[in-house]
Amino acid sequence: MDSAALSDFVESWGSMGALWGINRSMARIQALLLATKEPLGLEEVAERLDMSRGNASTSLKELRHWGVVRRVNLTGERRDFYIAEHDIWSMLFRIGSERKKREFDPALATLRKVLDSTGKDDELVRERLGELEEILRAMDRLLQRFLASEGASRAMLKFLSAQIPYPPAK
Amino acid sequence: MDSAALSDFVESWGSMGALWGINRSMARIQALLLATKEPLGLEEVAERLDMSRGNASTSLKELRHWGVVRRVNLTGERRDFYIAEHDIWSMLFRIGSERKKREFDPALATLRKVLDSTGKDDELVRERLGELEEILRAMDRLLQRFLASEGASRAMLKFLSAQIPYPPAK
DNA sequence: CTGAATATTCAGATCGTTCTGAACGATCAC
DNA sequence: GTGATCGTTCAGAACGATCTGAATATTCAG
Repeated sequence: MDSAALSDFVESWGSMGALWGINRSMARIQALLLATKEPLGLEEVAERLDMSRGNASTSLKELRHWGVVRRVNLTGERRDFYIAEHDIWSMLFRIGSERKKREFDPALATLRKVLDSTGKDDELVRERLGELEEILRAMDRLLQRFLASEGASRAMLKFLSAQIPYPPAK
Repeated sequence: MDSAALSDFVESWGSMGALWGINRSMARIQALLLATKEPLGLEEVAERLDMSRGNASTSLKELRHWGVVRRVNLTGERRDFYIAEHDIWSMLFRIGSERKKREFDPALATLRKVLDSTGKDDELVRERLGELEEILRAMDRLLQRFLASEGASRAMLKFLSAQIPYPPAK
């Protein structure tokens, strides 16, 4: 991959990171590692992406925590090296599960708490909150189903994407 | 609704706003209007939520733009008044559609551009990018289906939420 | 042990987003 | 017209998230 294309890829991936909730530095590092066969050291990551070693260190730590990146030791090398986990779906799946747990579930729980403490007489608010609770409950159900099994959801995705091929036939 | 419960509701809704991508001020205003039968004026909104009139004005403008809030004129009143659109699902549906268009679609388009410009020889990157493209394509398909019709998706949600009643039977 | 190489941490700098409040503009009563 | 009321705008303040870089910790060779 030539350096311009690589740089394109890194920056695109960087902005896309927001879609699944990882920040730009993390996403750029992930992109670099995805596009590189050989394990890379901290120093090299920082230099190639023009960021501080501190930032690279912290971001790599978080990426490892998400299971997105793995630290490897090369024989004869004192430094730590890093490679990307190659299974993208597995990564998105883990991130999705975690975000549901961290963001969605507490929001639903809070809503229910407020709902329970709303007086029976307050019809207007009960009705509107109730509708939202119903919607979130349905989404919760969908997410639970989808996130129940990584393998099953992967198969489902494969099936769906096969329905609309890319690139489109000419 | 007593003032403590209202305040609870407003603040909870405020933090939840992030889930569907509206900011705290907007979400708090929406909550206040959802919980209030009578139309409220700009001044009163700002005062009850302890925010500047400028912020209230801007936020109300955006909320109207999202179709979340409506401006009404009361006879004999010079001021503008505001009420919440009561149909929560309709609002979430519109926001969802718009966010897909604004955030998801461009990301997918960018990914495809990078993919097309990746050399045939660069197997590693093509494979990884291809996998991601496949996943996003499947999600696109799901979203398209779901966002195709407000009525149909609403029915689907109702069905799903009925499967898991709330509150749970004792 | 000492010194060199490498990794991590964290106080403060930077940057984008949100919020304030004063200025301005519009509308109405008189 | 003037003054009062109300709405909008926008420059800069406040805030939170991210990033830097120097200090500190760790690890290893000799």
